[in-house]
Amino acid sequence: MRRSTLEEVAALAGVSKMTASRALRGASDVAHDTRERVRKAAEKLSYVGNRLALSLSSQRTNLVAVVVPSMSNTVFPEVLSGINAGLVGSGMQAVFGISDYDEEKEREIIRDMLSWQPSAIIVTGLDQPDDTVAMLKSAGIPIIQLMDLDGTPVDFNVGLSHGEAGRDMAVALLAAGRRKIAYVGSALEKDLRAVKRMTAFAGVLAAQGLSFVAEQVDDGFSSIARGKRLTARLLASNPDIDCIYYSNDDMAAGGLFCCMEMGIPVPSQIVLAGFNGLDLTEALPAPIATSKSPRRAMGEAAARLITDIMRNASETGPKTIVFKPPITGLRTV
Amino acid sequence: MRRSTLEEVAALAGVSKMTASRALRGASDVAHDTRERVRKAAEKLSYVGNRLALSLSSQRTNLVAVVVPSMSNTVFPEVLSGINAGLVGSGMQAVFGISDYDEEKEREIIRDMLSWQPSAIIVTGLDQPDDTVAMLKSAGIPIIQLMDLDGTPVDFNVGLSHGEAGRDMAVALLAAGRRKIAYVGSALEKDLRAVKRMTAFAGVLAAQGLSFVAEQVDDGFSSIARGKRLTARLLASNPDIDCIYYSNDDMAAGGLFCCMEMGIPVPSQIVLAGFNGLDLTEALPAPIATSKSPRRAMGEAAARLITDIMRNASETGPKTIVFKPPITGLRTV
DNA sequence: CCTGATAACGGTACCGGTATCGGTAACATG
DNA sequence: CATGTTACCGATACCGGTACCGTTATCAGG
Repeated sequence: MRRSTLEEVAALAGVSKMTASRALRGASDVAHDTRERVRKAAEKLSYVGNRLALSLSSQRTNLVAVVVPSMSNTVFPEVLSGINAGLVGSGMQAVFGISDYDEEKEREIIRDMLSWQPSAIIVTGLDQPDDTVAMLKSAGIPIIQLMDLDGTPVDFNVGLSHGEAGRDMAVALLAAGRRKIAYVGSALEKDLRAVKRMTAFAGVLAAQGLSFVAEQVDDGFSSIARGKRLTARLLASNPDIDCIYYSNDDMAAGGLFCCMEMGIPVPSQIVLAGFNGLDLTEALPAPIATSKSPRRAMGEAAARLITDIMRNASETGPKTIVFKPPITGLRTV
Repeated sequence: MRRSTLEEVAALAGVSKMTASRALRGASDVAHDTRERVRKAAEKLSYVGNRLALSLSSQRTNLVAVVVPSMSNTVFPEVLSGINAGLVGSGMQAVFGISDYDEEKEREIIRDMLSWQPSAIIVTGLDQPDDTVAMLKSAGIPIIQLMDLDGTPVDFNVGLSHGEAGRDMAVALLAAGRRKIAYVGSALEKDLRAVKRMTAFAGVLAAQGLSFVAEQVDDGFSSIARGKRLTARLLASNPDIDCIYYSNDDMAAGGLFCCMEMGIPVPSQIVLAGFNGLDLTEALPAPIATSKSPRRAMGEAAARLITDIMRNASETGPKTIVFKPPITGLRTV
């Protein structure tokens, strides 16, 4: 059972390939009943157009390549659905690739994506190595670097400053009277944005003559279970801390569960702070502070930016779209 | 800055298009230094092959289309990364589409996916309407229906029986001595698999002369916050229940948080049961029962099934791969 | 010296569509 | 009646690769 082609549809309708093509695309210059005949023929053969041929011929794919580092965390799926949502009705289609937080892999995924001749590409962060950047540039399409603003963008840039987010959180926690602050994170060599938040946070502490009183870091990926485990380890050796800054909300939630089991009141005795503003944080039985990053909105913004660019490549809008995550879950004095 | 083509690479290397093609694909019948010249030329022009042309010409895309209903839940991203993982090294590439739990949308997404001439397609569940099934069949490629086994598969089928999962959980909860059982769910008209679990669960109750003592259902999508809210509503009018079966773990986790805030001991006074076996459930401060569905493994199995089929279309392996989710978080007597 | 095998490469015909340019028929217009 | 115009439709040339077959040069063997 072979796939039927336009040629076969045309033959069945008794017209030429060209006319069939026009009829199905709803172009003008086709008589009404001819169009109907073609439609019927297509229906009968359950014809599905071949986009390979279409795109090769018309020299545009309407494809948006998206490369994200992971899918196991909930944040990137949310970004992806934002992108998807922002693309509906534009005739564009997103295709995803996962780099597993690996530069090598990312380069290969990007190469692979580019071979599909996408009309635009979205990559995560702006810390790609030079050769990857070169490859991106040579594709001659709009490049959008998403999620992060701390660095020099190649082309377009949509995201938030993780440095600023870290600083803001540090300031807020200090303002809330916390001084004995510890850090809990994971996979720091992979998650560069978490590192940016942490170092910026530490910078604020240093300016006050403070520093993290303790750190617990391991090299697995962040998860609730790992946050719980690392927090337990931390508290075993440092029972007198009054605040923990986590690499993200998953870890912080695990931390909260640890505290609850140990009977430590949160946030009165220890304030927990994460990053992302996951929906989870709004339902937890005790508040954890977090920077609410607009993941869906960033995805949508990137998508919209692309559709705008496609509409009129001439008048260029802003090259950078800045988001600022508000801090929630922290009762400031 | 236009993309360079194979023709240009060939010209630069001083050979024909064909030879360049052979050289880059590592085929034999190319002299060693010719191959090197071509490689250098390709490098110099930072040549990236055009997969549209490749696939159109060679009549195979090595694309696996995947259609999932959602991305906001954590379960489908996990399935996707399973698929991705199972596909690495096979030369196949997964492309994703999101149907938003909407049959109409699903049909359009599938049509769209098929237009890319994928080598195989994975869809979620086996409750597609007839016209969608017809379209799938007419594509003439392997079709894999994933996640669910309760129904008649079109072609291949990988998943678990949600009916059985619901029944097993009911049996287990009854064995644990629970009798006043309530149900909390959401978006039931969308999530058919949750319905299958619930009705099967109710069937077991009915066989014992029991039924749900109360139900709380609304039509938003499941989330922790919604689970918390619905549980609060449920307990307000039914304070004497001893068990709640949820449509999934997100809802159940929300329920747990509700109970904790109300000071209700879990699981001694009320046992909470969900579905999925999210990582979250292993870190919560009180246990919730759940059927641990192997999401990643199912994705990987589907991917592996496809690569197997591609390798030798002749000898057909099993058409169905069955997973059985174990129940965790429940101390049976 | 002729033959045949082998290695290396090129030419041509596709793959399934769309762009572009023409062509034809029917009808209005001067 | 000649001449535009308009509405439809078809032929042809691509798009950028690969499949397939053919060609050429080189060299060993009889």
